[in-house]
Amino acid sequence: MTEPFTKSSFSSAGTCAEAATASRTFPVHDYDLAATLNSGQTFRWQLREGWWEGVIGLRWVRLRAETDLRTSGKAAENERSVIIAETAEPVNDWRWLADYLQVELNLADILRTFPDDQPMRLAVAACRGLRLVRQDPWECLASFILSSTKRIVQIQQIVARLCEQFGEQVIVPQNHQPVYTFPLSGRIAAAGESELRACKMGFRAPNLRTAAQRIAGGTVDMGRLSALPVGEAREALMRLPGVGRKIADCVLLFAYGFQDAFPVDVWVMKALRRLYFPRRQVTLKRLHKFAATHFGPYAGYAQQYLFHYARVHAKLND
DNA sequence: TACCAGGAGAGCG
DNA sequence: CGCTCTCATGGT
Repeated sequence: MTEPFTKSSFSSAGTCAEAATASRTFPVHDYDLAATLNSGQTFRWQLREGWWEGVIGLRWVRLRAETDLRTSGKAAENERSVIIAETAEPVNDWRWLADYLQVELNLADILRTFPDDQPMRLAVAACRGLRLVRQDPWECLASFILSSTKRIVQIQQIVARLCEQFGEQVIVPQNHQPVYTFPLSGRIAAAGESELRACKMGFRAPNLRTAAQRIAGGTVDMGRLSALPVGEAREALMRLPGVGRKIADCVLLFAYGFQDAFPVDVWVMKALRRLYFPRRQVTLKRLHKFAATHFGPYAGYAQQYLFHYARVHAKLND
Protein backbone atom coordinates (compact mmCIF):
# COMPACT_ATOMS: atom_id res chain seq x y z
CA MET A 1 0.00 0.00 0.00
CA THR A 2 1.12 3.50 -0.66
CA GLU A 3 1.77 5.72 2.30
CA PRO A 4 -1.63 7.10 3.19
CA PHE A 5 -2.44 10.58 4.20
CA THR A 6 -2.56 10.58 7.96
CA LYS A 7 -3.38 13.25 10.40
CA SER A 8 -3.44 12.88 14.13
CA SER A 9 -3.98 16.00 16.09
CA PHE A 10 -4.09 17.56 19.42
CA SER A 11 -4.52 20.68 17.37
CA SER A 12 -6.93 23.50 17.00
CA ALA A 13 -10.18 21.92 18.03
CA GLY A 14 -11.09 25.51 18.77
CA THR A 15 -13.93 26.47 16.52
CA CYS A 16 -15.49 23.17 15.53
CA ALA A 17 -17.03 21.36 18.45
CA GLU A 18 -17.65 18.19 16.45
CA ALA A 19 -14.05 17.91 15.26
CA ALA A 20 -12.72 14.39 15.32
CA THR A 21 -9.35 13.72 16.91
CA ALA A 22 -7.74 11.57 14.27
CA SER A 23 -8.36 10.92 10.63
CA ARG A 24 -6.94 8.84 7.85
CA THR A 25 -7.54 8.38 4.17
CA PHE A 26 -7.50 4.98 2.49
CA PRO A 27 -7.12 4.80 -1.29
CA VAL A 28 -9.51 2.20 -2.76
CA HIS A 29 -10.71 0.85 -6.09
CA ASP A 30 -14.28 -0.25 -6.75
CA TYR A 31 -15.48 0.28 -3.22
CA ASP A 32 -19.15 1.18 -2.76
CA LEU A 33 -19.13 2.07 0.91
CA ALA A 34 -22.87 2.68 1.16
CA ALA A 35 -23.84 -0.61 -0.47
CA THR A 36 -21.29 -2.47 1.63
CA LEU A 37 -22.37 -1.05 4.98
CA ASN A 38 -26.04 -1.29 4.12
CA SER A 39 -26.30 -4.75 2.58
CA GLY A 40 -27.39 -6.78 5.56
CA GLN A 41 -23.96 -7.99 6.67
CA THR A 42 -23.77 -5.65 9.64
CA PHE A 43 -26.49 -3.83 11.52
CA ARG A 44 -24.97 -0.88 13.36
CA TRP A 45 -23.83 1.62 10.70
CA GLN A 46 -25.90 4.77 10.44
CA LEU A 47 -25.74 7.47 7.79
CA ARG A 48 -25.65 10.85 9.46
CA GLU A 49 -24.80 14.13 7.77
CA GLY A 50 -23.01 12.41 4.94
CA TRP A 51 -20.94 10.13 7.17
CA TRP A 52 -21.40 6.46 8.04
CA GLU A 53 -21.09 6.29 11.82
CA GLY A 54 -20.38 3.08 13.69
CA VAL A 55 -18.45 1.29 16.39
CA ILE A 56 -15.65 -1.17 15.71
CA GLY A 57 -14.47 -2.87 18.86
CA LEU A 58 -14.21 -0.11 21.45
CA ARG A 59 -13.85 2.72 18.96
CA TRP A 60 -16.34 5.15 17.54
CA VAL A 61 -15.56 5.85 13.89
CA ARG A 62 -17.19 7.58 10.97
CA LEU A 63 -16.53 6.96 7.29
CA ARG A 64 -17.06 8.85 4.08
CA ALA A 65 -16.26 7.92 0.49
CA GLU A 66 -14.92 10.48 -1.92
CA THR A 67 -13.97 10.19 -5.56
CA ASP A 68 -10.27 10.73 -6.13
CA LEU A 69 -10.09 13.94 -8.17
CA ARG A 70 -6.76 13.01 -9.69
CA THR A 71 -8.40 10.21 -11.66
CA SER A 72 -11.88 11.56 -12.09
CA GLY A 73 -11.79 10.95 -15.82
CA LYS A 74 -11.35 7.20 -15.51
CA ALA A 75 -13.99 4.72 -16.48
CA ALA A 76 -16.45 3.73 -13.79
CA GLU A 77 -15.36 0.09 -13.83
CA ASN A 78 -11.98 1.03 -12.40
CA GLU A 79 -13.10 3.82 -10.19
CA ARG A 80 -10.46 5.19 -7.88
CA SER A 81 -11.66 6.80 -4.73
CA VAL A 82 -10.76 7.26 -1.10
CA ILE A 83 -12.41 6.32 2.15
CA ILE A 84 -11.96 8.97 4.80
CA ALA A 85 -12.11 7.78 8.38
CA GLU A 86 -12.37 9.86 11.53
CA THR A 87 -12.19 8.73 15.13
CA ALA A 88 -12.87 10.40 18.46
CA GLU A 89 -9.55 9.43 19.99
CA PRO A 90 -5.95 9.42 18.72
CA VAL A 91 -4.99 6.36 16.70
CA ASN A 92 -1.47 5.04 16.17
CA ASP A 93 -2.19 1.88 14.25
CA TRP A 94 -5.10 1.78 11.80
CA ARG A 95 -4.89 -1.92 11.06
CA TRP A 96 -8.18 -2.60 12.88
CA LEU A 97 -9.98 -0.48 10.33
CA ALA A 98 -8.06 -1.59 7.27
CA ASP A 99 -8.82 -5.16 8.28
CA TYR A 100 -12.51 -4.47 8.94
CA LEU A 101 -13.00 -2.72 5.62
CA GLN A 102 -10.71 -5.14 3.75
CA VAL A 103 -9.25 -2.22 1.83
CA GLU A 104 -6.26 -4.21 0.61
CA LEU A 105 -8.38 -6.85 -1.06
CA ASN A 106 -8.38 -6.77 -4.85
CA LEU A 107 -12.03 -7.03 -5.85
CA ALA A 108 -11.31 -7.53 -9.55
CA ASP A 109 -9.42 -10.74 -8.79
CA ILE A 110 -12.50 -12.07 -7.05
CA LEU A 111 -15.03 -10.97 -9.66
CA ARG A 112 -12.93 -12.78 -12.27
CA THR A 113 -13.60 -16.11 -10.56
CA PHE A 114 -17.39 -15.75 -10.81
CA PRO A 115 -19.18 -17.91 -13.38
CA ASP A 116 -19.62 -16.13 -16.67
CA ASP A 117 -23.39 -16.41 -16.86
CA GLN A 118 -26.21 -13.93 -17.25
CA PRO A 119 -27.39 -13.84 -13.61
CA MET A 120 -23.92 -13.08 -12.26
CA ARG A 121 -23.26 -10.52 -14.96
CA LEU A 122 -26.48 -8.74 -14.00
CA ALA A 123 -25.73 -8.87 -10.29
CA VAL A 124 -22.15 -7.68 -10.66
CA ALA A 125 -23.16 -4.87 -12.99
CA ALA A 126 -25.90 -3.73 -10.62
CA CYS A 127 -23.82 -3.91 -7.44
CA ARG A 128 -20.39 -2.71 -8.57
CA GLY A 129 -18.18 -1.96 -5.62
CA LEU A 130 -20.07 -4.14 -3.16
CA ARG A 131 -17.69 -5.67 -0.62
CA LEU A 132 -17.64 -8.00 2.36
CA VAL A 133 -16.30 -6.57 5.60
CA ARG A 134 -14.52 -8.58 8.31
CA GLN A 135 -16.54 -8.49 11.52
CA ASP A 136 -16.00 -9.54 15.10
CA PRO A 137 -17.22 -13.16 15.41
CA TRP A 138 -19.28 -12.74 18.57
CA GLU A 139 -21.04 -9.59 17.37
CA CYS A 140 -21.73 -11.25 14.04
CA LEU A 141 -23.04 -14.44 15.64
CA ALA A 142 -25.24 -12.61 18.12
CA SER A 143 -26.61 -10.27 15.47
CA PHE A 144 -27.56 -13.13 13.18
CA ILE A 145 -29.14 -15.13 15.99
CA LEU A 146 -31.38 -12.08 16.30
CA SER A 147 -31.95 -11.90 12.55
CA SER A 148 -34.19 -14.89 11.92
CA THR A 149 -37.48 -13.95 10.27
CA LYS A 150 -36.83 -10.26 10.83
CA ARG A 151 -36.46 -7.47 8.30
CA ILE A 152 -33.10 -5.76 8.23
CA VAL A 153 -34.53 -2.54 9.66
CA GLN A 154 -35.94 -4.46 12.61
CA ILE A 155 -32.68 -6.30 13.21
CA GLN A 156 -30.98 -2.90 13.35
CA GLN A 157 -33.49 -1.73 15.95
CA ILE A 158 -33.09 -4.82 18.12
CA VAL A 159 -29.28 -4.64 17.99
CA ALA A 160 -29.40 -0.92 18.82
CA ARG A 161 -31.55 -1.62 21.89
CA LEU A 162 -29.24 -4.45 22.93
CA CYS A 163 -26.17 -2.20 22.76
CA GLU A 164 -27.87 0.65 24.55
CA GLN A 165 -29.03 -1.70 27.28
CA PHE A 166 -25.95 -3.87 27.82
CA GLY A 167 -23.04 -2.17 26.04
CA GLU A 168 -20.44 0.21 27.45
CA GLN A 169 -20.34 3.84 26.46
CA VAL A 170 -17.55 4.69 24.03
CA ILE A 171 -15.69 7.98 23.59
CA VAL A 172 -17.43 10.17 21.03
CA PRO A 173 -16.80 13.68 19.71
CA GLN A 174 -18.02 16.52 21.90
CA ASN A 175 -21.75 17.14 21.78
CA HIS A 176 -22.32 13.82 20.04
CA GLN A 177 -25.11 11.67 21.39
CA PRO A 178 -24.01 8.64 23.46
CA VAL A 179 -22.84 5.55 21.60
CA TYR A 180 -22.31 2.05 22.99
CA THR A 181 -20.14 -0.98 22.32
CA PHE A 182 -21.64 -4.26 21.28
CA PRO A 183 -22.05 -6.07 24.64
CA LEU A 184 -19.62 -8.83 25.53
CA SER A 185 -20.92 -12.40 25.66
CA GLY A 186 -20.44 -12.42 29.42
CA ARG A 187 -22.76 -9.48 29.85
CA ILE A 188 -25.50 -11.13 27.78
CA ALA A 189 -24.95 -14.42 29.58
CA ALA A 190 -25.62 -12.66 32.87
CA ALA A 191 -28.78 -10.95 31.63
CA GLY A 192 -32.23 -12.23 32.41
CA GLU A 193 -34.43 -13.52 29.62
CA SER A 194 -37.04 -10.87 30.33
CA GLU A 195 -34.37 -8.15 30.10
CA LEU A 196 -33.43 -9.49 26.69
CA ARG A 197 -37.05 -9.71 25.59
CA ALA A 198 -37.38 -6.05 26.49
CA CYS A 199 -35.11 -5.41 23.50
CA LYS A 200 -37.95 -6.82 21.33
CA MET A 201 -36.10 -9.94 20.24
CA GLY A 202 -39.00 -12.24 21.09
CA PHE A 203 -38.40 -15.98 20.92
CA ARG A 204 -34.75 -15.40 20.00
CA ALA A 205 -33.99 -14.32 23.59
CA PRO A 206 -33.29 -17.76 25.09
CA ASN A 207 -31.18 -18.69 22.06
CA LEU A 208 -29.03 -15.59 22.38
CA ARG A 209 -28.68 -16.06 26.11
CA THR A 210 -27.68 -19.72 25.95
CA ALA A 211 -25.23 -19.06 23.10
CA ALA A 212 -23.69 -16.24 25.14
CA GLN A 213 -23.39 -18.51 28.17
CA ARG A 214 -21.60 -21.22 26.22
CA ILE A 215 -19.19 -18.74 24.68
CA ALA A 216 -18.53 -16.81 27.88
CA GLY A 217 -18.12 -20.10 29.74
CA GLY A 218 -15.60 -21.44 27.26
CA THR A 219 -17.72 -24.32 25.90
CA VAL A 220 -17.26 -22.70 22.50
CA ASP A 221 -14.04 -20.84 21.70
CA MET A 222 -14.85 -18.30 19.02
CA GLY A 223 -11.17 -17.58 18.49
CA ARG A 224 -10.33 -21.17 17.70
CA LEU A 225 -12.88 -21.65 14.92
CA SER A 226 -10.83 -19.80 12.32
CA ALA A 227 -8.17 -22.51 12.50
CA LEU A 228 -10.65 -25.29 11.70
CA PRO A 229 -11.72 -26.60 8.31
CA VAL A 230 -14.91 -24.84 7.27
CA GLY A 231 -17.06 -27.94 7.81
CA GLU A 232 -15.91 -28.39 11.39
CA ALA A 233 -16.29 -24.70 12.17
CA ARG A 234 -19.84 -24.87 10.79
CA GLU A 235 -20.68 -27.90 12.94
CA ALA A 236 -19.39 -26.12 16.03
CA LEU A 237 -21.54 -23.08 15.32
CA MET A 238 -24.62 -25.19 14.54
CA ARG A 239 -24.43 -26.82 17.96
CA LEU A 240 -25.46 -23.46 19.41
CA PRO A 241 -29.20 -22.95 19.91
CA GLY A 242 -30.85 -20.82 17.23
CA VAL A 243 -27.97 -21.40 14.84
CA GLY A 244 -28.77 -23.50 11.78
CA ARG A 245 -27.08 -23.75 8.40
CA LYS A 246 -27.95 -20.25 7.25
CA ILE A 247 -26.83 -18.31 10.31
CA ALA A 248 -23.70 -20.46 10.65
CA ASP A 249 -22.80 -19.65 7.05
CA CYS A 250 -23.30 -15.93 7.69
CA VAL A 251 -20.82 -16.05 10.57
CA LEU A 252 -18.36 -18.20 8.63
CA LEU A 253 -18.42 -15.74 5.75
CA PHE A 254 -18.81 -12.34 7.41
CA ALA A 255 -16.65 -12.88 10.50
CA TYR A 256 -14.16 -15.63 9.69
CA GLY A 257 -13.74 -15.01 6.00
CA PHE A 258 -14.51 -18.54 4.81
CA GLN A 259 -15.05 -17.47 1.22
CA ASP A 260 -16.89 -20.63 0.23
CA ALA A 261 -19.60 -20.29 2.89
CA PHE A 262 -22.86 -19.62 1.05
CA PRO A 263 -25.77 -18.44 3.20
CA VAL A 264 -29.12 -19.19 1.58
CA ASP A 265 -31.92 -17.02 2.93
CA VAL A 266 -35.29 -16.25 1.40
CA TRP A 267 -33.79 -13.65 -0.97
CA VAL A 268 -30.94 -15.80 -2.23
CA MET A 269 -33.37 -18.71 -2.55
CA LYS A 270 -35.66 -16.54 -4.63
CA ALA A 271 -32.78 -15.31 -6.78
CA LEU A 272 -31.34 -18.78 -7.37
CA ARG A 273 -34.71 -20.30 -8.23
CA ARG A 274 -35.73 -17.49 -10.50
CA LEU A 275 -32.41 -17.03 -12.27
CA TYR A 276 -31.08 -20.58 -12.48
CA PHE A 277 -34.09 -22.90 -12.12
CA PRO A 278 -37.03 -20.91 -13.56
CA ARG A 279 -39.48 -23.80 -13.93
CA ARG A 280 -38.37 -26.41 -11.45
CA GLN A 281 -39.19 -26.85 -7.78
CA VAL A 282 -35.72 -26.97 -6.22
CA THR A 283 -35.11 -27.85 -2.60
CA LEU A 284 -32.81 -25.95 -0.27
CA LYS A 285 -30.45 -28.89 -0.12
CA ARG A 286 -30.23 -29.01 -3.90
CA LEU A 287 -29.45 -25.28 -3.99
CA HIS A 288 -26.55 -25.75 -1.57
CA LYS A 289 -25.17 -28.49 -3.77
CA PHE A 290 -25.52 -26.27 -6.82
CA ALA A 291 -23.85 -23.32 -5.07
CA ALA A 292 -20.91 -25.44 -3.92
CA THR A 293 -20.05 -26.43 -7.47
CA HIS A 294 -21.19 -23.48 -9.54
CA PHE A 295 -19.91 -20.27 -7.99
CA GLY A 296 -16.24 -21.11 -7.47
CA PRO A 297 -13.80 -20.42 -4.64
CA TYR A 298 -15.43 -17.10 -3.74
CA ALA A 299 -19.00 -18.40 -3.70
CA GLY A 300 -19.75 -16.41 -0.57
CA TYR A 301 -18.88 -13.20 -2.33
CA ALA A 302 -21.07 -14.19 -5.26
CA GLN A 303 -23.86 -14.86 -2.79
CA GLN A 304 -23.62 -11.30 -1.45
CA TYR A 305 -23.97 -9.95 -4.97
CA LEU A 306 -27.02 -12.12 -5.60
CA PHE A 307 -28.53 -11.13 -2.26
CA HIS A 308 -28.08 -7.42 -2.75
CA TYR A 309 -29.16 -7.61 -6.37
CA ALA A 310 -32.31 -9.52 -5.48
CA ARG A 311 -33.20 -7.36 -2.52
CA VAL A 312 -32.45 -3.90 -3.88
CA HIS A 313 -32.32 -3.98 -7.66
CA ALA A 314 -34.25 -6.87 -9.11
CA LYS A 315 -37.94 -7.49 -9.16
CA LEU A 316 -38.10 -11.22 -8.56
CA ASN A 317 -41.74 -11.47 -7.63
CA ASP A 318 -43.71 -14.25 -9.31
C1' DT B 1 -57.07 -8.83 7.89
C1' DA B 2 -53.64 -11.73 6.18
C1' DC B 3 -49.10 -12.17 5.14
C1' DC B 4 -44.16 -11.76 5.53
C1' DA B 5 -39.44 -10.95 7.39
C1' DG B 6 -31.16 -12.48 5.75
C1' DG B 7 -34.71 -19.30 10.32
C1' DA B 8 -34.52 -22.93 13.58
C1' DG B 9 -36.20 -26.99 15.51
C1' DA B 10 -39.60 -30.36 16.63
C1' DG B 11 -43.05 -33.59 15.10
C1' DC B 12 -44.89 -36.27 11.51
C1' DG B 13 -45.48 -39.85 7.71
C1' DC C 1 -35.87 -37.30 3.66
C1' DG C 2 -39.43 -33.75 3.01
C1' DC C 3 -43.34 -31.40 4.77
C1' DT C 4 -45.82 -28.45 8.34
C1' DC C 5 -46.23 -25.76 12.49
C1' DT C 6 -44.79 -22.66 16.01
C1' DC C 7 -42.06 -19.20 17.99
C1' DA C 8 -42.42 -12.78 18.79
C1' DT C 9 -42.84 -8.61 16.78
C1' DG C 10 -43.76 -4.92 13.59
C1' DG C 11 -44.70 -3.33 8.97
C1' DT C 12 -47.43 -3.42 4.60
